[in-house]
Amino acid sequence: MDRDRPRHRRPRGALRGRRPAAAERPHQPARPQCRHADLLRLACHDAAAGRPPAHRYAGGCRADHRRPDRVGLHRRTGDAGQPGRRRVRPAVRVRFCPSPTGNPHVGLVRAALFNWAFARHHGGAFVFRIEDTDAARDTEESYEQLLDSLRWLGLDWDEGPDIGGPVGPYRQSQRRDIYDDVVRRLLEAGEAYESFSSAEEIEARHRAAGHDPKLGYDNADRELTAAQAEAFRARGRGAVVRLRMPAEEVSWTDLVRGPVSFAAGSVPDFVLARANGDPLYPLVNPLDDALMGITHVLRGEDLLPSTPRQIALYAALRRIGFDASTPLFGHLPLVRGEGNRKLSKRAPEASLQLYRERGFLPEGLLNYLALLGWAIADDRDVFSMSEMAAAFDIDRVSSNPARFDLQKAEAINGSHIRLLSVEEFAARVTPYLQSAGLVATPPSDTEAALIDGAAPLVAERVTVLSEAVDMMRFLFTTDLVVDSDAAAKFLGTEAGPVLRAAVDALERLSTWDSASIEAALKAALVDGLGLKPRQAFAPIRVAVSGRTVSPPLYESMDLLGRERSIDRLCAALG
RNA sequence: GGCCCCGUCGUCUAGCGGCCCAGGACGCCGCCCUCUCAAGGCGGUGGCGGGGGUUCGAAUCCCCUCGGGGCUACCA
Repeated sequence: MDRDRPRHRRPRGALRGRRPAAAERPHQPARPQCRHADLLRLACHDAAAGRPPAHRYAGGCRADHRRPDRVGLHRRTGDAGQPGRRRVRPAVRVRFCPSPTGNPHVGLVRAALFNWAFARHHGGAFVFRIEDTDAARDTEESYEQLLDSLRWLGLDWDEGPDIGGPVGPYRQSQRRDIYDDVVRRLLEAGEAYESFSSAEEIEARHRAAGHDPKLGYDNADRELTAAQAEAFRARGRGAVVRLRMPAEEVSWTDLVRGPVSFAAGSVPDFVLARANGDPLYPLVNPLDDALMGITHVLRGEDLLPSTPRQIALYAALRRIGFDASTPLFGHLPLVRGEGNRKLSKRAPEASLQLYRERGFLPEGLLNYLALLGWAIADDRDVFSMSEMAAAFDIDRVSSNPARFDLQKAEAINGSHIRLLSVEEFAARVTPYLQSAGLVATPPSDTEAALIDGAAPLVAERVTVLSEAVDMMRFLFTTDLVVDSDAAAKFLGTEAGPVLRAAVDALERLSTWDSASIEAALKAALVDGLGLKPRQAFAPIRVAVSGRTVSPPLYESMDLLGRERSIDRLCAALG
């Protein structure tokens, strides 16, 4: 074992042209010679046929291409080898490949965001693929939610299930024939083998040998003879297909973490397909990455232990004739919830829908999520997505897990709300007012005028749009419900004289605008009754808005109108 | 248990051997502004897990240790 090999920590700056001399890093994994082959072949097929090939792995072309000069940074492919048909394919191809189970969660969104930013930064392609190979868990509803969520967030994709693309289909449930074929070829080549052991049998063997029963598959079926396999089959035993893992250490230079390696023998032969033939994630994920020309895989750290298996699969694919270049991997830090645990998909605070309903702006949520592992600068953390795309650098992504902090998320969102123009804020808050049943769809002219008038007052006092709805409710509701705590505190008997004086003053007003209201109220209550402003205005505010917290009082009354304002004061008088 | 990853204010981070008796943000505390709540402005609180080494010099490099986390399915 080489003790000098850098471990655990990437040499800082290693990916930015400050690599240590070769002699100092004896066991750096070999970098893939070329990650463009698929793209180029794709370009050729494309150009020749004018449409995507049905099976991309069936052919090949002799494209000339350069080796990228920097890890993590593909510049461009060469031309496709056809004079007059020069096509420059994006050198960077990344993907977002959720499985449609349950509601989209923030961990997923974060992964999508980083891939999107990486693609946009490098002028590459962002591919959206659906990994629906588990019929028992996948739902069409979840699939729709995924599309809807990404659209809402504004993370636009270049190829995907809804828009197609040159290497589709982009739903794995529609690629079954490809998987079946690859499994067959892997089996024929001896790269994979049939494994008859059941989980119980594997555990029993570990127990018998005095090992921990949780050790996992023991490669017991590796060298089964044809006769032995036949005997199993004769007894009606089904077999999963497993990939034969190499005997060597598997290592790679992680885009986020630097050198990572798994000792030889530490990863058991893994299952590519179920006994009933269903292909599984460990096969379809890397296979489709290969077939779709994915150059960089940015995903959660929870998938890091599966990387050696994927690297092994890529090698096996190459040995059976695929032009499959291993992508570069970058494992993003986990998003944690309360406590130190990974944010569970089922945790309520993980649900994207929740933040949407709460009134997060997509750009605000995204900005906060970006902060979970990345910083645009040391003195700034509010930025737009286009700024992020321009500045994003995978080498500057932190490898520490990050806790989702709702308070900070809302603070960042509040900053984005304040960045909106008044018109934009009004437009964004309107759907929330509509779903609260406060205004019509579309809003009436009167309602629209109230929204526009309240927008500048409300925008600077809220961090999420749902708060704005609560703050604007009094303007639209016909029967105001006064908050009981507020009423108890400010609308007691001692409020009577204050309210009466206010009504008197306001009724005498000839013009109804905030300046006149302010002058009248101050004259009547502060000068007239000798009250402190706090005492004077609290009952009025509660009577008019129903709450102790509201937009500025005079402006609020101006918007509400003379009649409704005075009616509410009278109502509070009882 | 095994394999792997990670350790800078409460939280998210900046830091890539001297610019750092560690900077920013959120939070928290105080003040200013003020009709409430915010926003905004100003100020404050608070951290390199521990121990060894390398070096003239370590938050930064190495080792050990402690702690946290992930994975360990015929889910993805």
